[in-house]
Amino acid sequence: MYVIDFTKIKVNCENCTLHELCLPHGLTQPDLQRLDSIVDRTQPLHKGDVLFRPGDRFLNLFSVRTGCIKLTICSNEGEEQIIGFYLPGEIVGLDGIEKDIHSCTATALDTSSLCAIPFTNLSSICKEVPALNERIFKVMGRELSHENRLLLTITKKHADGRIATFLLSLSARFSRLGYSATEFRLPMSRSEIGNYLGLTFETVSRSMNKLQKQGLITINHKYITILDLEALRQACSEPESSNTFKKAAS
Amino acid sequence: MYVIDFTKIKVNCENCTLHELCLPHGLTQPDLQRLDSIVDRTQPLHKGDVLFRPGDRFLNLFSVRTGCIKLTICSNEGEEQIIGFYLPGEIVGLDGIEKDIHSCTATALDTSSLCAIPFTNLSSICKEVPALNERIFKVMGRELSHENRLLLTITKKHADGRIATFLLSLSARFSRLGYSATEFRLPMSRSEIGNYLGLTFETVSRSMNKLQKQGLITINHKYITILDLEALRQACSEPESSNTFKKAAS
DNA sequence: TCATGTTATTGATCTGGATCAAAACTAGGT
DNA sequence: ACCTAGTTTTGATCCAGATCAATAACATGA
Repeated sequence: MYVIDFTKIKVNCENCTLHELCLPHGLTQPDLQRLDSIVDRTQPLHKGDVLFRPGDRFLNLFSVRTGCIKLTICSNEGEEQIIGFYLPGEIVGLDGIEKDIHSCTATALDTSSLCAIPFTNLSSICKEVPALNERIFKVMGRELSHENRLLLTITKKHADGRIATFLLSLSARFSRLGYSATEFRLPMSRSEIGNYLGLTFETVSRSMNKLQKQGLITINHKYITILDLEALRQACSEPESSNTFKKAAS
Repeated sequence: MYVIDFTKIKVNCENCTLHELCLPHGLTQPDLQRLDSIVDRTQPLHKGDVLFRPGDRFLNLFSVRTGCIKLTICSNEGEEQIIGFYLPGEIVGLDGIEKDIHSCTATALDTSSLCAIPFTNLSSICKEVPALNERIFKVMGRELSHENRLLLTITKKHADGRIATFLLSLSARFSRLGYSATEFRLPMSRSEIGNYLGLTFETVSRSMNKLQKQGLITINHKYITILDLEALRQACSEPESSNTFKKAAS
């Protein structure tokens, strides 16, 4: 048994394996060091720990270093909707920019370590480092288009297509991180997947099993193996398991 | 018969009736004049005219002065999803920030006039006017939380609740513009409302008629009168037209 | 090791809204 | 005023996924 010392995994942005995915992307070395000087490597969160909740003052942007964070909004009636899952290199906390107060809840799905970037300091650096300012714009832009695609997925695709789309999105992101694109562990429960995609957990379970029966994936609890990436891509857009034959004009 | 000269309606940001809702919000007078100097009051668009489409270079942010603009994304399969409807004072074009190329289509729903704000110029002013830079962050933040709420509405509410939520959102926005909160004209078709809310136009029609029968609104073609704002607010969250009585323990 | 709570699978049934269909209405153009 | 194309309403039917229900598998800790 061994203990990972998270405070040592990343000592600065420059030699961080994630820096090309994270905020530093595209910065010159001196700019990068300025950014680095304000970054605070926080204590790791454990599964279920809350990073911020609605009403909390917006103090930091957080960059995920390890683990996975889910972001949720809550309706007036107390229903929760998961807005996104954040993997290493991705930025959480943008929901606080609008009103200087967070409107979402961020919760760790696994043991997760983060870099906290105090926003006031970040803003002052931005005034002198246009590239960083622009980088934040791009990150927000990416967040917007992520939500656009999610909306499209939810309103236009059936259960199987939503699941396939979701798995492919994870695959691409794991792959960018240097992990396998075809074998990975789902950091979230069936019920969280369902909430995110506008389905019940029973439907998630059934759709995943259906993809397995079709030979596109293998499911082993939280572990997924994608057997046929191309077929999975097609499954994203298929109208429905088309056993709807149309007779040729007789 | 008379012709409105749109080039004269607004000569500068300072005396524009929308300036408190639009980008200038919170700027001091000299800053406002700098912004004003780059704003280009474009020719009005007519119904159906396209402002930009996917693949177009991202050159401008647009602020709606009159009329209404719809923003849509298109899936690989060619299905369209409406992301938002933009009324006067609201900003269109943020979808281009991520990749310097637009990912959405912006289309006029009515005769609409806009202010075009060249983004390169805007960026350079931002370097010297932190308040403006911050303002753009806030506008993007607002856009993000708008999509969050839309997602929540679509995944957690039934048809009637979605329609009620939609009408109330329009009501609030018209009211902010100084128009009536209870009587307004819908700038979009039933089928566009349905697309936006993840419903078919038949369901939109039925749900609206249901709200009318319940005495919450009056429908006259595109003209809506809200008869009971409070009841409409409740309709947003109701589980469903609850004729589900529960017996008291007998 | 077993008890306990959580999460996942699987089956049976129900239903809100989609789909199909047709009529009624509206608006633009000639 | 009429024609034509698009939009909205209304009705009848159908189905994907929700809901209800029960079991199975797993993780955690005593």
